[in-house]
Amino acid sequence: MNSSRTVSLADVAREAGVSPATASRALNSAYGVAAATRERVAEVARRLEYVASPEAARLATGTTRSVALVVPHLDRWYFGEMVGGLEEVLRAAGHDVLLYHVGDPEGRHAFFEHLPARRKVDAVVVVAVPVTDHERRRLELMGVTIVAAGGQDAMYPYVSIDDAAAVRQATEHLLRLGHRRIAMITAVDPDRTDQPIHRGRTRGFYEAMTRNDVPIDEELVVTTTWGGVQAAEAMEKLLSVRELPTAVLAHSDEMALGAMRTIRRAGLRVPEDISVIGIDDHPLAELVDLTTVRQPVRDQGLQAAHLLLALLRGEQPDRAQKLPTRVVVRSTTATARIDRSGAEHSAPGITRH
Amino acid sequence: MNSSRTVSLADVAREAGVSPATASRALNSAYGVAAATRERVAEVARRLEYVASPEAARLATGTTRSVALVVPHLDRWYFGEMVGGLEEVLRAAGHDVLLYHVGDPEGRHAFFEHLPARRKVDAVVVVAVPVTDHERRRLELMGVTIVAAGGQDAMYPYVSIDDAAAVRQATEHLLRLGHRRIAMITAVDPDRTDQPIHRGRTRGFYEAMTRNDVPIDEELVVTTTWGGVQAAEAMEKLLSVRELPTAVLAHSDEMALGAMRTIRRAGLRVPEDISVIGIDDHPLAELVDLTTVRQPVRDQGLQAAHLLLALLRGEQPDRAQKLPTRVVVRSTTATARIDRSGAEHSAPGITRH
DNA sequence: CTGAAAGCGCTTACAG
DNA sequence: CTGAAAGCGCTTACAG
Repeated sequence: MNSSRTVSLADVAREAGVSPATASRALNSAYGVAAATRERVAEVARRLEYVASPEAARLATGTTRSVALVVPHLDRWYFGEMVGGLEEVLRAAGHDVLLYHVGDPEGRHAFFEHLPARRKVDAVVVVAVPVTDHERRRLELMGVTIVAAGGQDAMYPYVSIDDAAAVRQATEHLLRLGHRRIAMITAVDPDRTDQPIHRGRTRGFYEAMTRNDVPIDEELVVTTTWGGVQAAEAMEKLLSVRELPTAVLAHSDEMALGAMRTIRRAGLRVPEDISVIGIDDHPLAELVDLTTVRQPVRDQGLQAAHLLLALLRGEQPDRAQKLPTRVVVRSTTATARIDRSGAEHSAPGITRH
Repeated sequence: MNSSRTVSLADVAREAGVSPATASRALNSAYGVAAATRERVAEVARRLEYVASPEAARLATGTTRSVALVVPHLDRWYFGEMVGGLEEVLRAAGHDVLLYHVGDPEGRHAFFEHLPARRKVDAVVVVAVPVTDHERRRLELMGVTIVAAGGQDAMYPYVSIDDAAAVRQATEHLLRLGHRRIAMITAVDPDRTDQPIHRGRTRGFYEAMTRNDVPIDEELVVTTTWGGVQAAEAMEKLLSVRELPTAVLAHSDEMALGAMRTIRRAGLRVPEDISVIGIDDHPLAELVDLTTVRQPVRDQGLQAAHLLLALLRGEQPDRAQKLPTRVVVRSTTATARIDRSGAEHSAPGITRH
C-alpha cells in the first residue's frame, strides 16, 4: 500500500556500519551497546527518518503495545469524555488505542468471542459496560489485562464513582431543603436490567431516606431506560400519582432535563413547584442552571488508564478506586414549601385523597 | 504476553494434512483450491478455533487493514456521534479503528509527523479537523488514503453538510418570523481562526440577509470560540448594543443555550423578547425545546466511512458529498413583535440613540 | 490444484 | 560490546 520503500532497520545498520542486531539494541535497549555506537546509530536513524515497523516488532516480541477500548455508546457525553481521558494517557505511554463500539448484546458477544483470540491487544478497558462472567473468563483465558473505567463490578480492577454515595448526596440535598415527597427516576440498561449500577444508585436513595426517617412512597420510584425522552415519559407517570412529589431526582442530567420538560408542559414550575436534581454535571447542565451531582468523568478515564499501565508493568496498584462526587447547587432546586398542599396544580383526581 | 501457545496456521495445515501454503489459500483466496481441501481446512480451523495473527499477515502483505480516526475533541456530542458512525461501517468492513485525539496544535503536529511514517494505517479520516497543506502532503507522501468527515475543505474527499446553507436556513427562518435585527454568534476554532468553516457559516448569514434586503448591523455579529460559556459571554456583548437584536443565531446548540442563559439572567424572555436558534439538533435540544437546524451527524460518519472504503477499493466515488440540513422548529423562536421598541428591557444607556 | 522456499522487518538468545 | 542465526506467523510468486 505504501509507495516508496520505507527505510528499514537493515538500512540504518548498513549506513551506520553495524549489524542489524546492534542497530536494534542501540535503538531500543539502554544497555549493552557502546555509547559511541548508540549515538552513531541514532544519528543515522534520525537522518534517514527511520521508524520501526510495528508489525515486525510485534511479531518478533509477541507484544502488541495496544489496548482496546470497549464502549457501549459514543454519542453520549459521558462516554466521549471517558474515552478522551483514557486515550490521553494510553497514547502518551506509547500504546495504540483501538476503539470497539459494542452497542447491542450481539456486538458485545462478537467482541468477546473474536477479539481476544485475535491477539490484537495486550489489554482491554471496558467503559461502563457490564461484563458477564463468561466474557470475563474469555479475556482471562487469553491473558489480556482488563480494567473497568466507570465500571461498577468488583470483578476486575476499576476506577469509578460511588454510585450509592452520589445518589445519597442528591437525596440529602433535597432533604435539607425540606423535601419529603421525593421522587426518583431510575435508569436501567435496556439489555441488562440486572446491572449492579442501578442497585447502587437506587440503594443510595433508600439509604438516605431511611437514615433520615423519611418514608418512601414506592409510587414515586419509577424506572426507565437511560435517556431524556424516556425520563420525560417517566415524569408523566409521576405527575399522575395522587399526591405530587415536591422534588425529583434523576439518574442523569439528560434525564433531569427530560423530567423538566414534562413538568413545564404540565404548567408547573421548576423549582417553585417541583425541584429537580440530576447526576453527572454534564457540560450543558451549567448552561441550563441545573442542580446536579458532579462526577469527574475525564478523571475516571485518566486514572483507569494509569491503573491499567501499572497492572501491565506488573505492579500491585489499588484495584478499586472510587472518585468523589459532590453536589453542584444551581437553580432547579429550592426549599420545599411547608404549606404545600399538592392540590394547587393538581391534575383531575389528585385532590381526592 | 499471551499465555498458552495459540494455534497457528502451521497447526491447522498439519492437522488437515496440507502445506501451510495451501491452508493459507484455503482460508483466504476464493480460487485455486479444491473445494474438498478448502472445506477440510476450514473445518479444522474451526475446530481448533484458529484465528490468524494480524501482525504476521500485515507483515507479509504490507497492508494494515486499519484506519486512523483523527479527532480534535471527544467530549462534544458532535464528535462522538461522528466517530460512532465511522466506527460502525469501518469495523463491519473488517478494519481496525485506531483513535487519535489531537486536541492542540502540538498534538496534531505530532500525529502528522509520526503516524504516517509508522505505517500503522492504510487510511486516515480527519473528523472536522482543518488540515494544513503541509500535513496533507505528509500523508500523501506515504500513500495513505485520506478522507474528511464533517470537514469542509475541498482538498480531499469529504462528507459534510453545507455550512452556508445551514446558516442560511436558520436566518431565513428568523426572517420569515419577521425579524430584522438578527444577531449572530460566530464560532471559531481557537488555534485556526482562518478555518474555512466559519467563512462558510458566516457567509450563509450574509447571503440570506442580503438576498432579503435586510441590512446587517456589524455590531450584531460577534465572534468567539466554540462553547456555551463563551457564547454566554458573547451574548452579553449583544445585550450591550444600543438597540437590542430581536433574534440571535448561534453556530451551535451549545452556544444557543449559553446565549439563552445570558438573556434570561438579564431578565429577558425567550422567545418573547429575543428568539434564539442554534445549529446541530443536539440530543438535548429537543429536551429544552430549542429551535435549531438539524444536521445528520451520524450519517456523515457512516457516509464518510463508505467513501473511504470505496476509495480503498480503487473506485471513483463522489469526492464531495454534502448532506442536507433542515430547520427544526421548537419553542425558542417566535414572531417578531412589530411594535418592539427595544427600550423596554434596556440596560443603562441603551435608549440614548 | 498443491508444495517448497523465500521474504516481510524486527528481536533475541547464543557465541564470541 | 557486537555479530550470525534463527524465529515470530503469515503470504505469494515459482514450479510442478
